[in-house]
Amino acid sequence: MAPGLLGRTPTSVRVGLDKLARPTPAILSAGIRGQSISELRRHGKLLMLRMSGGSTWAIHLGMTGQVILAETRPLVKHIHITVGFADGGPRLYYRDPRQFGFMAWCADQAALEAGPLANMGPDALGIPLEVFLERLHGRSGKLKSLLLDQRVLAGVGNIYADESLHRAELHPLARPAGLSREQLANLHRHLQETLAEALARGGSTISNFVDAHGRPGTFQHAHRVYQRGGQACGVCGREIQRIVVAGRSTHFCPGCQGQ
DNA sequence: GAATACCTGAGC
DNA sequence: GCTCAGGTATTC
Repeated sequence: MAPGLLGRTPTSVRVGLDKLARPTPAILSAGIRGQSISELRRHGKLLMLRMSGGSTWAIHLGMTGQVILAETRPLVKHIHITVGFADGGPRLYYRDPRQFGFMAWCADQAALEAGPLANMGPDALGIPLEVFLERLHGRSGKLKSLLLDQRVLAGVGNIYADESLHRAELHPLARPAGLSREQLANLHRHLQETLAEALARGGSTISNFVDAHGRPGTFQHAHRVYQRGGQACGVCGREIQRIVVAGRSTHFCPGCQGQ
């Protein structure tokens, strides 16, 4: 997104679905208009566009959110927010069929930290081993739940939680207290490798996902367990199981991951 | 910490 | 017409 947005100044904001704009469509619109985008950042699943006036335009894609930069309105359903720019160039179209994402305007760092970033743990990508261990230390929850909890660490969703647990040969229901430092360090290493590989391959396209250029990812071909319940594990041949943990589908191999 | 709600589309 | 998909807030 950065090449298409840096240095540009929003001049018009049209919100078609009020609940996606925070705190309100009027405040979002007034906040970002007239400021140029000076920097793009990411923390966990939150995108942050730093504006020249010091405020932040935060974007969370939820599950099916998509930012489209185009000269004309794409011929697709579910475009809920349109942003036009001073240069008259490509407009930003925010599309989100399931409406789980949002855009927020935060006046300053304090508002950002009290709002979209509130309670968010350190970013999962590149988190130092010692910080990772410290975040899990003393937690009583199941590994799967902890990996999904953005307060523990930010950026891991259902796919990468399952995939990294399989690579680390750890059962999703295992708890940190029952594991050695070595096992947790192994999880840290495999989480890093899984996220890095997925990024290198443009992410995982199960149904909707495309990147900022509209291109699908290819990491879904490397998935070992995610949505492979009933199939044979490619490593040991045992049948991959599907259970529900923290209200989410959880896939694991009883051979590689124990029990 | 578990259950539920939000939301639409794909698949059956 | 039903089930499942999931990021997050809320509720108990």
